[in-house]
Amino acid sequence: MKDLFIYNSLSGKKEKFKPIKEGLVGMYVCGPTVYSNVHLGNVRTFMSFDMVFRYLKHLGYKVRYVRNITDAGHLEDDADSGEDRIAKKAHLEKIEPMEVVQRYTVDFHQTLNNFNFLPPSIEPRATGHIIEQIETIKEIIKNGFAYEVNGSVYFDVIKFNETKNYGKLSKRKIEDLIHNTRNLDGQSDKKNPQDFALWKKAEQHHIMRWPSPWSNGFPGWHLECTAMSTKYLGENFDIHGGGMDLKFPHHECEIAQSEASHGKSPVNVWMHANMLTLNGQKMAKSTGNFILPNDFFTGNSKHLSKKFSSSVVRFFILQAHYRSVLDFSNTALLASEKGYNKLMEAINILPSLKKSDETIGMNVKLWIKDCYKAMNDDFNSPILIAELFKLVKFINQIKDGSAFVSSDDLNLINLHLKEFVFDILGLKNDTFSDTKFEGKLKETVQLLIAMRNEARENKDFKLSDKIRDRLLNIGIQLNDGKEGTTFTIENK
RNA sequence: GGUCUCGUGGCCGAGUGGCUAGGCAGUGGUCUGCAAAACCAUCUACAUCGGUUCGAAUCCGAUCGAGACCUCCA
Repeated sequence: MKDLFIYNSLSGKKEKFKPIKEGLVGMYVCGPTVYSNVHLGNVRTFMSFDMVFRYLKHLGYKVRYVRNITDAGHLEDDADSGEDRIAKKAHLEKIEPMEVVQRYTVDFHQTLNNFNFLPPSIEPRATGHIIEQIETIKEIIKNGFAYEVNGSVYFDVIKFNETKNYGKLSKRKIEDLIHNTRNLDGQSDKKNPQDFALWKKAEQHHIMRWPSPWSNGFPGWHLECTAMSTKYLGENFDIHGGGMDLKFPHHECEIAQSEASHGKSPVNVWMHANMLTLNGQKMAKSTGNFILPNDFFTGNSKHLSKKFSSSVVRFFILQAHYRSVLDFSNTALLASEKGYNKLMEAINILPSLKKSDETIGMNVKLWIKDCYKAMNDDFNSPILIAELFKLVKFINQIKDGSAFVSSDDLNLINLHLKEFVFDILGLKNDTFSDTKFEGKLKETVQLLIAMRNEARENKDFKLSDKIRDRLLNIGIQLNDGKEGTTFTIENK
């Protein structure tokens, strides 16, 4: 088996992956802020890391995958005047902040479940780790990289940069940052605009608040990830992932917080998933340019012509590399749906394939190697899918009698195809064909097929076509082949 | 304005100094009573202009265009 290479945002290169402890992988991914429904762009990021998690497990690693839930609320706008987003939403809907958090946490889990995500090993919540966050702040203050003003604590970026490197992840120079930071009108407690809050004193209206040595308040929004990743994965762990838009300042600040509190660079490999765009623009709740997962299941959206299954959407997303921008469109999704159906149909007919003495038409062992090669090259799922379609072609050729497969090779295909499609890509088979369908429906359709064939023999094509077309309308497609007629049932 | 990324055929999307990506759509054929499905064959390509090189879509420079970040965002 070849080595796994992962693109590391820190170095800007693909690096051979070597876990800190052999056989074990610690991976942290920034989860959602649960103040509204996750949109498809959010889903894409988490799906990328779901695939990473699946593949690492497949390779035999024991993975501790930590993905947090941000339920403490971030600030709405500029650090000193903002209202907590969760509190703001609660105010609008006249419900408790934790009620908002609960509602959207449940929605988040249901959505990911729909898309066949594996649950992370640990899903810690920010509000459950206030003590750890306070302890981290104490460490940073003790080491001289933070200061307290009016009950709030800020990270001293300039001071930090004197001995460490602030900006090494996002490749920013602190001089440029100083130069380009807007001057805030409001009265700020910060020494410098680049400084960020570790602890904020709560204003009167702020409902979410906890006691601390500095004030009744709440933690700064970069802090929870540092506190929780350190708690569950240690001061130095293997992989940290998140959306590209979190690279700066969020991840940059995480590095600074870790280095300021315990002196170590927290993460070996930083991975960033790219944006999903709609109309060429990043999906974002704030601009209204987004599509919700639920829209696919109802089909009720100006962006969609019909319903789509979650597997089709998953397939669509994985057809692009996680580090590329992917533009969403109905046309692209329709194309993916056809491709997905073709792939599943090939899997469905696998059990009915005829075995031969030898394999002609494909080098199965080489194919398996190529599939791993694709995934080992920075989780290149589009290439893996391209390889899968080469196999699909081979399977169809066997069915048509223009290619042949040995019993051993067919076993290999069976094993590996299913591993790649279901275990690694995490797709589900939403299609139904007669080979996987049993029971009364199958018998009924077979009866209709027999009646149609009778009509055809009697040259009653009006009746035979009526049966065929009516079935197609219902979503059952008849496939006339050399060995007789089979059928496929469309999902939904 | 600053930093960074990207511009691939009708559409979506890989690749990256010489070797078919793949999917969808199109075209021709096989099969069929006709279709559909499936199979076979096949057409469209690397934003523009320069440079490096035996050779560039791939490296370098410029231009144009798009996006991300710089402020909460996956």
